[in-house]
Amino acid sequence: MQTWLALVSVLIRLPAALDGQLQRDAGISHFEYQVLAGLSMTPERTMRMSELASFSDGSLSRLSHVVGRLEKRGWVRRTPDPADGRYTLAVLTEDGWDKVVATAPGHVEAVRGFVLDPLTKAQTRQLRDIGRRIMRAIDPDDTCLG
Amino acid sequence: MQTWLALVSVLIRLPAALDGQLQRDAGISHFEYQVLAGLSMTPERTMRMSELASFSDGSLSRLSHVVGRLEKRGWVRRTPDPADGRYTLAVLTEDGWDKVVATAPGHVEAVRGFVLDPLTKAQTRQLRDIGRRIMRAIDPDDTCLG
DNA sequence: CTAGATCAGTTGACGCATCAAGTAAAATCA
DNA sequence: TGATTTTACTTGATGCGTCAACTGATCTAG
Repeated sequence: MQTWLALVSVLIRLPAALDGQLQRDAGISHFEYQVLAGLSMTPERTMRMSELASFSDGSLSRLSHVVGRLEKRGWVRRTPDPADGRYTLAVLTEDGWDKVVATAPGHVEAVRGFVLDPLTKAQTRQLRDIGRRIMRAIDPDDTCLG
Repeated sequence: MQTWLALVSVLIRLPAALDGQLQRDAGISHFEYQVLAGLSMTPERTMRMSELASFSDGSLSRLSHVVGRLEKRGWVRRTPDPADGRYTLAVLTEDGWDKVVATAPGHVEAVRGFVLDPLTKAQTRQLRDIGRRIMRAIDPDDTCLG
C-alpha cells in the first residue's frame, strides 16, 4: 500500500518534472524529445513512422500529429518509403540534429538529478529489473525491452 | 541508461494501463478515481478543494473542472466551508460512495496484477524507498509522503 | 488480372489539462 | 473603518491526445 502510494506520486510527478525541464529549456515536450532522440540514434537518422511510434511509446495517430508539428518547425521531414509505398519514413533534418545536440545534455542531467543520483547502485540495478517485470505484466508480448 | 529506458516505458505505459482498466470497468479516469477515493477515505467523506488537489497530485484548476463533472454525475457536491468562506468543501454523495465501493476492488486487483505481484517482497520494499528518494529529488519540501 | 482484404498512415471532431484572467472572502494595514 | 493584499477557487481560451472514419498502397484468392 505504501509502495503503491509512493509509486502513484512518482508516476504523476516525474513525467511532469521532466516535461517541465524540456519545455522551459528547449520548448518541446518529452514526447517530442523522444521522437527526435529516437531518430538521432539511427545511423541514417531515419525511421518508419510505425517503428518510431512503438519506440516512443505512442500511438501512430499521435505520432502523425506530432511529426506534423515537428515538420513545420523544420526538424523532421517525411517521404514515402521507396521499398514499400505504405510506409512513411521520418527523417531528421540538420536543424533537427542540432536541436537534439543542444537539448540532450540538459535533459540527461535532469534524468540523473531526479532519478539516478538519488539512488544507490544496487537500487538502480533493481529499478531496471522492476521496470522490466512491470512491463512484462502490462504487455507480455512486448519486444521493446532488451 | 538501461534503467532509464526501462523506466520511461513504465512511466508512459503503466498510467495508460491503469487508466484503461478504470475507463473500461468504471467509466472514469485515474484522476477521477483518486478524487473519489480520497474523499471516501476521510471520516466525513469531505475535503477542502485545496487539500484534495494536493492529495490527488493535481492543480486546483484541474480539480475544479473535474469536480464540476463529478458533480454533474451526482457523485460529489460542493458547499462553502462555514468556518472560512474562501474554502470550498467537496463532499462525497451516497451515489459517489457506492461508485467507489463498486470500483475499488477491480482497481486494486489491477494494481496488484501490474505492479505488486510481478515483484519479489524485497523489490516491493525497494520500490517504496526508490519512489520516496525520487520524490525528494523532484520536490524537496513536499510533505505528501509519510 | 482484378475484387476484396489488409496494412500504414492521415485527418477531424471531441474531451481533458493548462494557463491566464477573474471573483469573492478573509486578513492586513492605514 | 476603509483600502490593499492575500488566499481559495472558478472560468474561458488554447493546445494536445484519442478515437473513429478515411485514403492509398500492397497482398491474396479466384
